[in-house]
Amino acid sequence: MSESSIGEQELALLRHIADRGSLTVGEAAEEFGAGRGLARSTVLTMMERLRGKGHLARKMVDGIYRYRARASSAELLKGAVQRFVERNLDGSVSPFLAYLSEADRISDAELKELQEIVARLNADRRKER
Amino acid sequence: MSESSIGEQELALLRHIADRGSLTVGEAAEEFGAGRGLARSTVLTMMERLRGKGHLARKMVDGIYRYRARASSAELLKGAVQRFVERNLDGSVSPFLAYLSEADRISDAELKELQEIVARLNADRRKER
DNA sequence: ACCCCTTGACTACAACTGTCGTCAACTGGT
DNA sequence: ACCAGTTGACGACAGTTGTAGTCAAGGGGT
Repeated sequence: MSESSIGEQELALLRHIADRGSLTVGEAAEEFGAGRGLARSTVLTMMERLRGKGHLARKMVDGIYRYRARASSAELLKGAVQRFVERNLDGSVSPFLAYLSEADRISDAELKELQEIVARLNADRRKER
Repeated sequence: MSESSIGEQELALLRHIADRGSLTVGEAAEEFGAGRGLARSTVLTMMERLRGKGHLARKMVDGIYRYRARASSAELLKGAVQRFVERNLDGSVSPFLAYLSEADRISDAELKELQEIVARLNADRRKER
């Protein structure tokens, strides 16, 4: 069991925790919840659910629990993208490319990054065959 | 009201209908539901929900309703991608690029398409500034 | 007339998500 | 010793999604 899915708000919180390294519920409620108008108990519930799903681990330190994400924010996002592509796009990234192709969606920096990726992928292909 | 969200299965069905042009519940149940082991009533329920959300319209023809999607499959996908990027990636496509950068996720044809998109985006930028 | 199949409209239900309120235990002041 | 704030653990509830069963009405064939 454990693994399973994750909601949008949950993912946002999980990423926040992953980025911060380790947080107590109180800290998370302040940093993450406050800005979104979430009650402390809401944040606690989400964190416990994430823990139940195996995304977070906790450890008692000085009497209070500190939560830590099992994966990095980048990994989490990559996973989310992957699930999205598989589930909604039937594994084809073309629709995503169509979206990308609408200029002004992508920053100059991202475009540059994209170029590098393309170049590298091309190089890899050539090497392989 | 109306608009709102859409689940994965719902989106898949909606796209199927969009692709087919117009379908009756019976046809959708056969074409879409049968392969996934869905009961006719399940398909009907989903279609009515989609109609309630404004994604489908129906018209009585020869005594039975024919459903039609309000948007094209491509538009639907683009919308889904957009929502995904906005909600989960904070509008940044970098994580998606990270995903893409893992070779063998992308086919040769897609890579080619990607190259063209990059080239075109580059051209556009140069022109603008 | 009668039976069968399709269609529509409901009702239902479980899981998952998003949100809380509340209660009990603990910890620090004062 | 006493009050206030923090922390944990539950229980709850509404909305969304996925999935179905059931029932009544209409159409056709025999």
